Amino acid sequence: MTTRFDALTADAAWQKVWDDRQTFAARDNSGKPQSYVLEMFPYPSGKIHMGHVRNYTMGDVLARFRRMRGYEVLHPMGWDAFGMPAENAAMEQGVHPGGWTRANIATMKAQLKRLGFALDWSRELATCEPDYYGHEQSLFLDLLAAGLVYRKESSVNWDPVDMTVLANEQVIDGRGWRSGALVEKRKLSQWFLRITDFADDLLDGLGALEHWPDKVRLMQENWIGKSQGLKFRFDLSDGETVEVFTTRPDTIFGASFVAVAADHPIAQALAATNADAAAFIDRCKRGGTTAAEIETQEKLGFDTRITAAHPFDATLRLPVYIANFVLIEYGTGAVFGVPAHDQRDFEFATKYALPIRRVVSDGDHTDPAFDGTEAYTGPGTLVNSHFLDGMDIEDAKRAVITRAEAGGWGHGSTVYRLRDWGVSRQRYWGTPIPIIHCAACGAVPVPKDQLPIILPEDVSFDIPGNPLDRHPTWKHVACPACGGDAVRETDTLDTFADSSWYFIRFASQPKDKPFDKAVAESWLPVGQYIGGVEHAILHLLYARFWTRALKHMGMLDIAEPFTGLFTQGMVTHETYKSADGRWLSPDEVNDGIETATGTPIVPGRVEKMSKSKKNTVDPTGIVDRYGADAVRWFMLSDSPPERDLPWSESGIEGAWRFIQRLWRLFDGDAAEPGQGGDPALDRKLHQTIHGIGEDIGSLAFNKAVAKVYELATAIERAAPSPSRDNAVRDLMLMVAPMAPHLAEEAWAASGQDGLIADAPWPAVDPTLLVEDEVTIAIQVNGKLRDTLVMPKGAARDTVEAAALASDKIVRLLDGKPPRKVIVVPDRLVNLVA
RNA sequence: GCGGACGUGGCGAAAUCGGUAGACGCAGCGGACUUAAAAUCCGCUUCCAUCGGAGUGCGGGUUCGAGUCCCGCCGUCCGCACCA
Repeated sequence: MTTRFDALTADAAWQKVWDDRQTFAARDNSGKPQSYVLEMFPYPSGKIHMGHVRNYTMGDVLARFRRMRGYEVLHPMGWDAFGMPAENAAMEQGVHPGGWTRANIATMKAQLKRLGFALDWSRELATCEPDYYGHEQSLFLDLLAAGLVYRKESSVNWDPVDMTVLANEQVIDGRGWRSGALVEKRKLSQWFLRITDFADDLLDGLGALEHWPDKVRLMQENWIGKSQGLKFRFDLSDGETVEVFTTRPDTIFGASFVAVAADHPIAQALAATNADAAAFIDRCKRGGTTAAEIETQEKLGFDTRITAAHPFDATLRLPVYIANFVLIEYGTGAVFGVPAHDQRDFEFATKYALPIRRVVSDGDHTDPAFDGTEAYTGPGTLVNSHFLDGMDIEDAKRAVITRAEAGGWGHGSTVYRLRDWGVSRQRYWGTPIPIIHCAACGAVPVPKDQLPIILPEDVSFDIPGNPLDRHPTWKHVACPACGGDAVRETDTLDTFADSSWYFIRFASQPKDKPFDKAVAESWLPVGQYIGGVEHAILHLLYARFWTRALKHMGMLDIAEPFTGLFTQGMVTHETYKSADGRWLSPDEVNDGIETATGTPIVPGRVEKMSKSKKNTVDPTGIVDRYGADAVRWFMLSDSPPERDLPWSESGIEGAWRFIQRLWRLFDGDAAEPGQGGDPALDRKLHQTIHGIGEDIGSLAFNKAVAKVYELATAIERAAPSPSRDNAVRDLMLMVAPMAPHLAEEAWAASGQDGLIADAPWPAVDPTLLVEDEVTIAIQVNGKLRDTLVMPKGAARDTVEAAALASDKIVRLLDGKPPRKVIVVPDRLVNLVA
């Protein structure tokens, strides 16, 4: 009768058909409504992992679904191909970063193709190729011309062994993550992008991103970190001034000291003549930066012997300290301390016996002597504050700012946590920054007709440092301005620059420019972007900035790059450790025993798949064993997509069994043609079509999968009829986005024309969505006691009478009439006894 | 410390508007088919129990009615972190 679904043969056959026919190539002017579905492009690290499979399966289901709904869908794939791992591989294995990267791309591309994703491979791009990064260089020059790029001396983490700059995340306990060398702070000239120019706009724009997770919007909001307050100057006893920033100008009469950061000019100046000050500053810099260290670190200060005049009473002199808890990067790098109303200031004042003066009443206390054990930061009324007395905090803030502005010693000010984006990296495997340094002309942009500046291939990684910098010839060029001897910039761009505009290049990729404005705008913004939450801040913020910068320059009129964002959960797997603490792979364990040694194991938590915990599962072997559709099905089943998905052998086998079950249903023999309708099945079918459409549209794939199971069961149990044949055919269409190979095979086998990938989504008959009979719950005092089947829309009286007539209810009410009756039409009757 | 999310059977989960808690899947148990096994199909499967009762982390509250709303706790996970 029926055969088994031979996934391996079917997968290859249909993938070839899609390829040959260019089924998923997006046409720029098809006349259909356009839809852009994008998953975050992968870094070509070697092989794809289950996280990729899950991510791309979700995007694929949506892309295929939208095609069936009549959209021209752009669903591209590419490679975030620059980055450190390629250089590490070069150092460790003696391979060239380019060769390593391109080989990985080939491997991973084959793996993605094996899963049958509906991708437009004609638009594939890799950021490490000159036909991508050359255009990025051009955009960098545009940003430079628009005043959005500048060069500044900046302090960086320098690894003296590897001779390179490290990102903050690469510094672990003050040491380089590779070399283990103590990291030094070095001043280097670096290129910066003016992301802070757009801080307010990036913040305001979040409000309109209603299809983003709240969590991500909040993370970006906190990252931008807007604070409003007052910047003002203190006159100092040495004739200088110091500017401070505060969000609590209302507490100014509670000030008892001024504190500056160790790197503040005042501190640096003092250190030049005062050895104790210099020693203190050194000590501050040695302080750890881990969470625990900051938590327990004592507030330390160094009294400069300088005093500051209180702006409202020059006879009041505040001591000026250098303090370890003041950050040079934030605000002005200097603060005034109000111990009674700021916890850090409180700790500092307690240690150095400085006055602690109450200026905000907590409702119970108003006297200046503050006797709490911690600072009071709650709401209240101003006290002991001259002209502010009696005001609430907000009024007092405004009053102080008004006086400061009138007196010319301060002004209302907004401060951001967000810093400008430093994009210089002292690395080889990145986009060369298109600048030439000339002794006479300074930093000169490379003329656009000389782009791309191509990375030299003949480089070595046998000694530390930047191979571009020590290349014998590459950097030596003539100055484009004066023709004299000059050198190229040897830094490359942060790889986050590459991913800040790749989605635009996917939409439009002319040879002679980064993108065509009209074509790009026809596809953008990305309607649905899917990726890991680890990119919630940096990548997504940089891409939003880049889009705004392009708009600012008139190059692309798009407000936001991604209007819909979905952050999917991770794929997890159980972990095990041997009795002596080695991580064990789950297949080294059998029934609580380590197979190799026969000793009991220690089960760990279910955690994200990672090589170090030995709990990864390689997709390749799984796909070869179960076929692409079973893997895709498992990725969509059970767990909601935003939550973690626990990998299990029984889970993938269950998916495989269901694929076979669908095949038996699709391939069933039609010996008994059947006659007449099956209204119940018709109704179930249309409710399912409607429900699955809603579920896929809202990315609730686990719910869509459950509905497929239900409908499959209903069809299996239905007698042969045209309704049943119709339901089988529509079920093929509904599983086509999720299990496309099976669906194509079944579609062809059942004699349908064309590809199911090109077929339209089945239409819903709205009249079939409503049941004609409903089950009504009968409650007594809110507790379910009986149920009742009634025609839909039955009158209240009828329902009430039927409920009261129920044997069970009669018994429970014991002859007494209910005190109150609540009837919810078509749902329930609640009798209050 | 600040901010956020989450907490439902043995497990993954569903319940979209405050209206029958546990759909669907996994695992398990029983049965059919088979010489046998696998596969497949059918049934059972929140807990305690005889009627019946209890039950969505814990304690309160609002309501005819709470997994869902409010208040207070506890726990887990995530992000940021001396941000003035």
